[in-house]
Amino acid sequence: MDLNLRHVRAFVSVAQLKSFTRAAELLHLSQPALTVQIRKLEDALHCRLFDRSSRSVEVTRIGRELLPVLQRTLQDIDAIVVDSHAQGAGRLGTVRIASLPSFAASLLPDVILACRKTNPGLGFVVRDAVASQVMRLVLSEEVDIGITGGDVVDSELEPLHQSQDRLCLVFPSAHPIGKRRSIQLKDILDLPLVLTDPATSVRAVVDAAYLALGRQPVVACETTYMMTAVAMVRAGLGLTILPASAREIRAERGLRARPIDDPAFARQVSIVKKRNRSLPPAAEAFLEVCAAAMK
Amino acid sequence: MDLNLRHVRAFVSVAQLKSFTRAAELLHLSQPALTVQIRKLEDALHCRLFDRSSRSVEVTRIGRELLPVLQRTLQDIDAIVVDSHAQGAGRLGTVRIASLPSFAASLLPDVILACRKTNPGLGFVVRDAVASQVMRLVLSEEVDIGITGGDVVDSELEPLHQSQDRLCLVFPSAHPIGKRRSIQLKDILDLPLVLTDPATSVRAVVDAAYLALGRQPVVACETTYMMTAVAMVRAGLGLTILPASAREIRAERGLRARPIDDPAFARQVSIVKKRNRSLPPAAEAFLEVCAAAMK
DNA sequence: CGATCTTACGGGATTCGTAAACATA
DNA sequence: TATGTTTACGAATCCCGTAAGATCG
Repeated sequence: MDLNLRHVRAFVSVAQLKSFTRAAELLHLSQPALTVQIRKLEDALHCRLFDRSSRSVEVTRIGRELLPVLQRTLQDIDAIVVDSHAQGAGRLGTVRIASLPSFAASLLPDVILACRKTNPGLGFVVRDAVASQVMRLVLSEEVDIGITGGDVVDSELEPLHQSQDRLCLVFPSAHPIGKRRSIQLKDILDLPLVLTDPATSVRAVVDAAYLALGRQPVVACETTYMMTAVAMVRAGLGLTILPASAREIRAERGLRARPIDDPAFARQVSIVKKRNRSLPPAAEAFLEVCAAAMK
Repeated sequence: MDLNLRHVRAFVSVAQLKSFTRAAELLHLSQPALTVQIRKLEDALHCRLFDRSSRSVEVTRIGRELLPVLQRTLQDIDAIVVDSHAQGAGRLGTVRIASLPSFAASLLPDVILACRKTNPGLGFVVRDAVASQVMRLVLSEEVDIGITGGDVVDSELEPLHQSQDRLCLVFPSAHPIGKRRSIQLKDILDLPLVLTDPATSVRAVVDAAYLALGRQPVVACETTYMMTAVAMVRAGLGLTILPASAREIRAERGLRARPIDDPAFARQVSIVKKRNRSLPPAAEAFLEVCAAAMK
């Protein structure tokens, strides 16, 4: 015998229209049914809410005081429902993404732009961080989705999409290696390189490729971020190796980038979420666009 | 298939306890029933609210965002119910009273004090005004209840309680009429009187009593409020006639008051409400105390 | 295997609509 | 009398509890 939103809706309608008959039409209800609903509400509140006469219906003083607050409550509830529908359909909401800086700066802007075109209601939060941080952010649920390189080993992470990202050699435009039709590992075995630190997925790929030939890269300098490495290359410290997706970096003036002709020279890119956690529909929509862009 | 408060309560409980089983106990519900409720809510919102596994229940991000606002809504609703119960029982609320100034200043303070003793939650708003204003305030529903004198003729006003208020002759303590054992109309027929204006109920009674003897009162001065008339009496302009209930006025220094021994010398006091409007329980409680005090 | 959520189903309560009764201007 | 609310009652729906099924650690 407790309060029900149906009762509240009935009350608000009758109070506004001052008529059971008209309120019943508005609610697509028979008028006797409405009478019963109001009676139940009055019973639940232990309050008379209307003074009925055969000619008119007037709201009680208690009812008058209750009306605006109940009206507001209904509005809130209805707003929640509408909002939830939109969120459930992925038309509304924020997508929280953790991404390696290389993707955050290159691929992500285009994906987000495309996403906003199809789903204008979406908001995006991007946290750029190194792979370990990306995974941590996903596991702690500070983000919905993570974009990271290398293999995903944590059993608490579930890959949603994977793709290969070819690695390119980046060198000054005037460098003689630019004359080759095809660049292969053996061509750069002894050239000094500027590489990101060993914790990064690109560096892991490079080290592994060299190791397969029983060699180690000649590291002229080690940096944390790719942008720094690029600056070093332009300064003449050596060459570097970047993922193909890092378009922004490759567009640096005075530098050129060419893919290395070796299937080993690719890093795996994984989009992951926390296992056993459902992806918010907004993130789902993002994932779809993102996966398409990475092909 | 619309949203229901029962669903919301289920959601909040499960979200807080992170367990269907424990939430079901809390809600005095079987656990399968809870599952169904949550499912219906998710259907109604078109949103997944929980990520269930056989070992744990986690709130979805959408659910986490919904939780506080729905919790607040429930609190509001529950507060409304509690408040309504109290108002319906007359333990809470404000009583709006329109009263003739004579009652407002004499009887009303005691009644309100008594009322606050039995119903500490009640608040009181008193508007003191002449009879015509009292009736207007009742009809316009600016007050719940009106206390007025004379007969109530308006068919839109409904008398709730009526009592007689003996009229007293008020005279300076030294006045010779004070020596009489009983004061009757014939004793004052020719004495100059200070009377309130003809629109007041006391004046109507006085005029009618004189008219029954084919006489008219000798009006030394006419005032609107009783307090003014009393001041005039003390100044020696004449005697006046006041209702017995006006204790405050009778307590004036240097004056005495004695009832007039004539059944016609009483004014009728009516407590009225607007016809076809129910009395708020708070006003009902007040009425009870008030009627008892007026006996 | 054990704890937990989900599905299936019968019984009970609630709600609805139709029809008739009731009340008041 | 006419308009509008309330009561009565049968049908449909919803909700609950029990029991069996499914799932994951």
